[in-house]
Amino acid sequence: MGEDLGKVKKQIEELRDKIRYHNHLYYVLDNPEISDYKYDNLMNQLIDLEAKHQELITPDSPTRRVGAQPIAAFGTITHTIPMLSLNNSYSIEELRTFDLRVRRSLSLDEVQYISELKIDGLAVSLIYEGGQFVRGATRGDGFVGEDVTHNLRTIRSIPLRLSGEFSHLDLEVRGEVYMSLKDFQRLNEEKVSVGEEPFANPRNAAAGSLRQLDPRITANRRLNIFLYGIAYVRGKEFSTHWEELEFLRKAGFVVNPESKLSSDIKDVISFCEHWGDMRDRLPYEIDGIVVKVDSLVQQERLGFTAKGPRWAIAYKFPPKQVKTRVKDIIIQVGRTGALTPLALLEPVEVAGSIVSKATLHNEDYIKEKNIRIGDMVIIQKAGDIIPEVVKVLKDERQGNEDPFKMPDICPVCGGEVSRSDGEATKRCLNISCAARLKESLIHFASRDAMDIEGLGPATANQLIDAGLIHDAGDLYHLNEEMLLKLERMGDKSVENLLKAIEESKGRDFSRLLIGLGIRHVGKEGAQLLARHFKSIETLKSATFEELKKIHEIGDVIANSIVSFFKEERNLYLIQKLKEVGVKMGIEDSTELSTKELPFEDKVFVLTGKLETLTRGEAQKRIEELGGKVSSNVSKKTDFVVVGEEPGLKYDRALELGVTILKEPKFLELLDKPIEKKAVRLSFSTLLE
DNA sequence: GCACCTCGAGTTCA
DNA sequence: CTCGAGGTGC
Repeated sequence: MGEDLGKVKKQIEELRDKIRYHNHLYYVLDNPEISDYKYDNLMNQLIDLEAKHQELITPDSPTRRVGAQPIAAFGTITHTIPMLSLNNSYSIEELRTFDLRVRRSLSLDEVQYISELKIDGLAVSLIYEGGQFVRGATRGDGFVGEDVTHNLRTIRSIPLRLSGEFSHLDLEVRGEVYMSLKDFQRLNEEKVSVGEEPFANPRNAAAGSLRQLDPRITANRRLNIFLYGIAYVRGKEFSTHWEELEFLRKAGFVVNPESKLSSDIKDVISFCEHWGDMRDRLPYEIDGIVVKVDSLVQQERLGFTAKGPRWAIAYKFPPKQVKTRVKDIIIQVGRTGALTPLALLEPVEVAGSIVSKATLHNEDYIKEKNIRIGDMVIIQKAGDIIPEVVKVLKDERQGNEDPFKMPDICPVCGGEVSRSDGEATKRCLNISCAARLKESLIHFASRDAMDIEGLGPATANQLIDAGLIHDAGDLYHLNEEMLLKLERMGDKSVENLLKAIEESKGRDFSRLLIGLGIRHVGKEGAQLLARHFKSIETLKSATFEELKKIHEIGDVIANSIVSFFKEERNLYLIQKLKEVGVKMGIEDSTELSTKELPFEDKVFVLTGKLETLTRGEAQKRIEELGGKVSSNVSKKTDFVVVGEEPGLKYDRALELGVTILKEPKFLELLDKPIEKKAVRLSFSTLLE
C-alpha cells in the first residue's frame, strides 16, 4: 500500500512539473506551438489524482491556482515599501531635461539608462516567503493596496514556488498585470454573446478581472504579467537595475524582453520613437516607455520627490485625438465662487470612454484657443483621463459659430463678479450665492474633509432644494421624518445617512478645517494648522504674524485665514457646529494618521548637542511622528542622531552599524513631509 | 527676481 | 490629471 502511495506521489510530481514546464514555454518563452488542449489535459489528470489523494495536495500545486473559494470582500495590504508612481513626460524635450537634471545632480557626463516598455495594465506587488508565493496586492494609493492573492494565483505566469537555488528566498517583486489583445477580444466577444457590456479597453478588462471576488472567474480571463522591479530580496544585493531584471528572469518570472540599456539619452529617445511607431505590432497595449537610471547607487543619490523617484520618468505616447462639435458652453460656479466655463460636446468615444464634456478653465483659455459655440474641435484625454480641447478646426467653420463671452454677473445668483489682478478666474463675490453654498456643503462632506458617506452632490442638491438645510451646521439637525419625504430615500438610506452624519462629529480636527473651506487651506495646510494651534479657539485668535511664523504659510494663506475668521457667517457656522458637538480641536495624540507617522516603531537615540533644537524638543518631534526615543544604543536602535561633541553613544552606533543621522539630515526628515515617504523607503531597505 | 517644488482647486467617467 | 498660484531658497 505504502509503495502505491509513493508511486502516485511520483506521478503527481511529474504531472506538476510538466504543467510548470508547459507554463514556462507558453509564458516565458512565448512559444506559440504550445496548445491549451495539452495543458487542459494535464491539468485534468492532476485534478483527478489529487481528488483521490487529497493528502498529497500541496499549496504550490498548479491546481491550487483555481481551487480557492470566492471571498466576501478584499482585505488590504500595507506595502512594506511604498509603490510610488512615476513622473510623466509628454515630449522628447522633457526627456532631454530629465537627462540634464540627472547628470547635473550626479555631476557626471555619462549615465546609463534602461528603457522599458510601459505596459498598460495595473501594477501589483508579489510577496514570496521561503520561495512560496504567499501574498499579492494592487498598488492602491501607493501605501495601502488590496489583497488580490487569490486572483493572482490564477495567473499562470506567476510561479507559485521558486525553483532551484531560489527555492528558499524571501522577496517582494513588482510587476504589471495585463490582458493581451487576443484575450481581450475573446473576452469581449464572449461578453457580447451573453448580452453583457464589453470592456472598453484591455486595461479595464484586466483591472475588472483582478478585482473579481470569485477567483474562478479570474482564472477564465487569462491575465498575464510582466515583472519589472524588486522591492527587496532578503540577503541579496544588486548594483544595477539590469542585474535586478536578470535576477527576475532567472528566478522564473516573466520579464519583458524589449528592455534596453543605453549610455546616452539619444539612444533612449530613438528607443521611444521606435516603439511609438511600432506599438501596434505588439500583442499587448503599451502607453509609453519607462526610463530609469541603471545604477542603484546613483538612484539612491538622486532620491525622491513627493511625486516619485528623481531617477525615473515615464515617457507617454501622444494620446489619441478625436474630432467633435462644441454644442454649447455653460458656466459652473464653484465653492470659492470661481466661474468655470465647460464645453458641452457632441458625445464621442475617446480612448475607451464616451466624452461629452470638457473643461475650458477660464476666459483666457477660450480666447487663446479661439473656441466658439458650434466649432468643430479636436479633443484628447490628458493623461488618458481628463478630456481637453486641443484645438479648433477653423477651416470647418460655417460662419454661424458664436463667440463666447464670460458673463458679468453670476449666472446663479445674479450677483457681482470680479477678476482680481493677475488672476485667471472670475469669481462670484456673493458669499450667500446658492451655488457657492451648495458646493461648500458638498466639499464639507467630501472624502478628504468630513467624509460623510451617502452625502454626495445628488443628495446635497436634494437637501438644499427641499429647504431642509442651508449650511453644513443644519446637517446635524436632520431627522428621519425630514429625510423620508425626499425622493429615492428609503428607510435604509435614511438610517445610513443619519449614522454617517453622526459619525462625522468625531472626525479629526484637521478634517473639520478642510471642511470649513478656508481659501488656500487644503489637506496639508489643515494638518499644519491643526498641529500648531490644536483648537479652533486658538486658531481663531491667531494673528497674521503668528500665522506667518509657520513654515509653509506666507502672506496669502495667513491673510486668507485671518479674514475667514472675521466673516460673521463663518463664525456663525462654527458656533452651530460646536453646539451640536462636532469636534473642534485635537483631544488626544491619536489624531495623526498612519500616513503621517513615517517614524512609526522606529527607535532613535540622541547624542551630542543639537544646534537648532533642545533635546526635549527633538524628542517631542520624534514622538509626534510616531518614533520612540531611548537612551541607550542597542541592536534595536534604528537611528542615532548626532550633534556637536557626541558622546560614547556615537562610538557604539558605529560599532553596531546603526544608521547615523547628522543634524541637517535629521532636521530635513522632521520638516519636509516630502522626504518622509523616501524615509519610509530607506527604513524598509535598512530592515533587510 | 527667478527657478523649483508643493499644494489647492477644478475636473471626467465608469 | 493638470493648471495656476503660493512659498522657499538661491
